[in-house]
Amino acid sequence: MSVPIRMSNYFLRTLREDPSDAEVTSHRLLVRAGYIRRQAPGIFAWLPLGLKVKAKIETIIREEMAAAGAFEVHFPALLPREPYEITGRWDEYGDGLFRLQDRKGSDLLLAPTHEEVFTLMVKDLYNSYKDLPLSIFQIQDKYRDEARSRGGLLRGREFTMKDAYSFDYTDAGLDASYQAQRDAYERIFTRLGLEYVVVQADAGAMGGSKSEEFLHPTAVGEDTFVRSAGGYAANVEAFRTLVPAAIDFAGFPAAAVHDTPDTPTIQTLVHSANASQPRPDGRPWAAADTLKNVVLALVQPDGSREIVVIGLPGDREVDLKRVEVAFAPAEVEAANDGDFAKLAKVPGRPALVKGYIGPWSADGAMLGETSATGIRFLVDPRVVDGTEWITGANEHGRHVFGLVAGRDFVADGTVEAAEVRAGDPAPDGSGPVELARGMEIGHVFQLGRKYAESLGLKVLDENGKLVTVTMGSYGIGVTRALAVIAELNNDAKGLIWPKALAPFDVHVIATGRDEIVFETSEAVTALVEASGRDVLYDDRRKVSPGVKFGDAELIGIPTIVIVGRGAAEGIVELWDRRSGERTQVAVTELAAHFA
RNA sequence: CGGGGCGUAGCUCAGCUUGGUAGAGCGCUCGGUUUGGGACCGAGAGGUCGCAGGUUCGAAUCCUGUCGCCCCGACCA
Repeated sequence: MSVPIRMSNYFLRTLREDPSDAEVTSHRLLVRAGYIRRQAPGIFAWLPLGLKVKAKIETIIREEMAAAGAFEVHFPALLPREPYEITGRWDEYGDGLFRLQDRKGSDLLLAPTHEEVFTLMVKDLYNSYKDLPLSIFQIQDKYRDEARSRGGLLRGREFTMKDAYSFDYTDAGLDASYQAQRDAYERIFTRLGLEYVVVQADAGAMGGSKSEEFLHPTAVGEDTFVRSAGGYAANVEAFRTLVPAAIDFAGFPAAAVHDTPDTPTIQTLVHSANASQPRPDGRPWAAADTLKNVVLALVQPDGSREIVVIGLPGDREVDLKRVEVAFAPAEVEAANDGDFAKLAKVPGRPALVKGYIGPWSADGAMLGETSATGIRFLVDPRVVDGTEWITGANEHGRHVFGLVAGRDFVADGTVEAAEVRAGDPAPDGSGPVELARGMEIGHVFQLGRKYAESLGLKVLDENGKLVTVTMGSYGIGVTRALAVIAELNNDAKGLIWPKALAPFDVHVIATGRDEIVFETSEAVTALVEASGRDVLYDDRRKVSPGVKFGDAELIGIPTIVIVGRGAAEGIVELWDRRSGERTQVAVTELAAHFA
């Protein structure tokens, strides 16, 4: 049985005022209530109260990992360079990696994630398909030198993560291991009281095939995702445009070039078109009738720079995050004057006319790898064959009208570059999507054979043949989840923990100075402890009731017992932190309440 | 990396415009009075005003540089 903690000597100091460096609610309250203290930007120390909550979250995770058949291990945070050198991540992680050297000058790193060493450990110990499937996990601190940490625990440079890895030798096995982890995640987040949306995620630089994120919908979230009433959900970066059917353009009128002076922007172009070239059927031209050609520069990891033009409906902006994903690992920048100048100087290539760029000219194709310019030209998936566009004629002050895709120009391919908007149709036909903000609290990932291949993890299969193992990787941000839970469970007075996660089950407050109050409090504390609950007992003499009430509300233990003016009659008060409801209870009946 | 804000006591801040020997509230220590919503009285401890240089008889205050922190954006399995 545990021993009740007495506040008179507990390692705890609450702050009367909000810390000046905290703005996000969870950060503010966790610091103020004495759960954490900042050490450096994005790096926090854990005080007893904070550790207790963190441990409760970890216990839930451990129970569900065990239920999913995963075994717990523990790797160091400090690791040698070599495994990360082999997989290329020593370089790929760039500035995001904390690197250091030992006295001999050997390179080490503080692990941002542990795929490499888990893979090597399995390689070390296992050789046969009979050993698989295997799922192992750890709860360990991760280190990422974020360009900007924010929101206290929401994005730190040191944070606690549960990372699990699965090992199979067949694709079907990976599917099953992945599903087992995914199911465990659903149970974990449900037990944590965290609402979540499972969204399709971009596989990105991890190089895997299937990936889903668990996002908690919240305004403080950093991800934008879409969802439809019909059940589709995806991170905007993974959203795929519903491609409309091609249109039969036989009999469409020929494209025609018109003077459109002073129309470098879509807005001015639409205005000019309506004024001087009204549509035959009388409908006004809209931005969506124009094809906007955006010039971007792709910077490859080796530093080389390529110009690419993206054609998209004029009413859509380019979403830089989506473009980054589309062109990964290259970085994407808006083309600068230098890029344009270079284009103009290449002999034999017509210069693009800024503001009047288009895929077509009277002299032939202007965009595309087989065109006069040789510039790569990708279009939005909505630009299907038979769609008609107003777009730049590659002459200053002139645009071409009725330019038909598939007849007058052909792109090198399509690209998911355009912004996603509320009301866009979901790709699976489940209806229009809405946009929402979410915080990533979990990520499940089919890595495939990428790591096993580069690190040489193979086993002998039933036929005695060496096969490369296929892997999954599964993460939960433990400290981030704690912050999100705090973000969700509070009021103007302080934190309000769910019963399953509170640092203590019951907070006993002695108010008043009569000895009977303290005697009764001791008895109540013992009684509640005897029921198997942890008690935080505010036994401070000389501290006024107002301070104790305020601290209790700030700390946020769900059930508070006030021992005070009714003590002499054997009456105490039960105070529910969440509802604020207070009820008088005789001490003799208290045991029944905590049965 | 770009934009904005801020560095003065353990915490939250004032003082800076207009230079003149460092302030408040809370917290902390001691004594006393108080005890159901952040009490009161008295006595204390606690600060190289982020750092460096400059101007000046004199700098928290003015000037230059520098370091750091927070927020927004970029970035970020």
